[in-house]
Amino acid sequence: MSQMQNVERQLREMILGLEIGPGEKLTERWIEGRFGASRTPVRAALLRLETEGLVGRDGRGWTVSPINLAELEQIAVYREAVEVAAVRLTCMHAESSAIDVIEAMLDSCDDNTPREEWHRVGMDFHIELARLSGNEFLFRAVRDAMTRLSRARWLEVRDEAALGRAWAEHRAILAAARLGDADQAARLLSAHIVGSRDRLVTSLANDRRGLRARGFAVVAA
Amino acid sequence: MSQMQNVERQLREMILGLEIGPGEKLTERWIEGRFGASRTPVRAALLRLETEGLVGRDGRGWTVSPINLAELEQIAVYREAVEVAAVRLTCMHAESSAIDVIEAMLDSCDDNTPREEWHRVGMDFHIELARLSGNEFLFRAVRDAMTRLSRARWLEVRDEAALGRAWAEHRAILAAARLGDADQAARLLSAHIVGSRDRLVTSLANDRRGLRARGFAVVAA
DNA sequence: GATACCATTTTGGGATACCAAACTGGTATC
DNA sequence: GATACCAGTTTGGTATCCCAAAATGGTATC
Repeated sequence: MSQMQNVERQLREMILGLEIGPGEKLTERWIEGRFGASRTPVRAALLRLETEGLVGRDGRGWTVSPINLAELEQIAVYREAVEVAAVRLTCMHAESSAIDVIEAMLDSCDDNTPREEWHRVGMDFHIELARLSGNEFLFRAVRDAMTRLSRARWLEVRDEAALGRAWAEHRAILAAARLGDADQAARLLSAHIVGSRDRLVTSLANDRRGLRARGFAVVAA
Repeated sequence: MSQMQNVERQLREMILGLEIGPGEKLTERWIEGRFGASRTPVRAALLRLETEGLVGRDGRGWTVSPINLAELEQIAVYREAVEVAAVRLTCMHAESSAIDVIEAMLDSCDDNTPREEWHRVGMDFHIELARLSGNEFLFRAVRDAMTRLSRARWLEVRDEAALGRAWAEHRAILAAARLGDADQAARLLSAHIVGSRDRLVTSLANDRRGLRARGFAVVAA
């Protein structure tokens, strides 16, 4: 694998894993030293991550994008538009076996599964469902939106009950998709996204002080 | 302005203006010489344009993205999802004066207006309408989709009648938005996009031979 | 004439050198 | 003590150099 992809992947993981906090300044030279690459691949990686919204310009320099509550709400609206469109397409032509694969992903999580894995599967559910639409642009839109949301979801305080409810909603959406009931699937997915947004925003707004204390930049809505 | 932005802007204009044909190979060294910049800004520009879908990798090298009929159809579906969502938001809270600004854009085109300007205003109509939604992600999605479509629209054979029909549809959408009739605006916009796609795909499919003869790579649906 | 093969050139990926602008820390001044 | 100012350092932007891999083109072979 090329150095550029290497730096990009590792830096992305550090940002998404909150090993580098939202709002932190980045210097090309620090990244260079940290990953043992020269500035050429570092710059390429930063340019890529900028388009993903994970880093941004701060005057002349680079900054890990802060977590922005207003942005999270806007992403939820965007997600709703593209995911609902995608699931409608999926209902029209997806094969049951493809739905089974996604259902198996959900099944793979149980009481022993680490929280991080639940987090990942919860995102992949939406991404893979969008992939089944067969529309590359809807798929990418969902994938990119989930990437932008993923740090916030990491911070979210999720109780067991909320997690169970989310999984039940996921299964209900799959059931509707399996029957080809586009309206029902759209309705359920839409409600799921709105509910998910509400819980997320509430959780983060309540915990904003704590997050700031941990050194994370959190911008108000 | 920095060299990077300069190279990016000029190269984008050349690609969108078909001064460099779809499917043509690009070398970093050629761009370097063409714009009098060194490879660093050239590479940054290429990375950016890659995320816009205007250039792509061809093995190790770079290629101006060919015009892909299947992709155009997928973009239309994507556009429909995000533009309809945006216009619904716009109906909920946009001020009449903001609608007036867009209407004025439409008015600015008359019989003496060059074709290129009609083309640009036709795109800006959709972009500015999406901007009024206030949702940054829906806005960017529309803007990026229009960018990807713009080369194809340039090639499209548009008769006067079709252009007039499109403008009438634009005005009808604005009228609905002004009244805050979200359902009606959504319906009209959706029909407009579908009709626009049909005309575009038909036109390009019929003219594919001619386009290839002019040296443009056009990929079948 | 087609093809396999090799020398040469070209090209993108990476590393490094240089510069001007921005930042930093300390100092003199009021 | 606050502030204006200046030297030194850091940093991103750019240019340039090096390299291995890929493309190229000519040639020998069948």
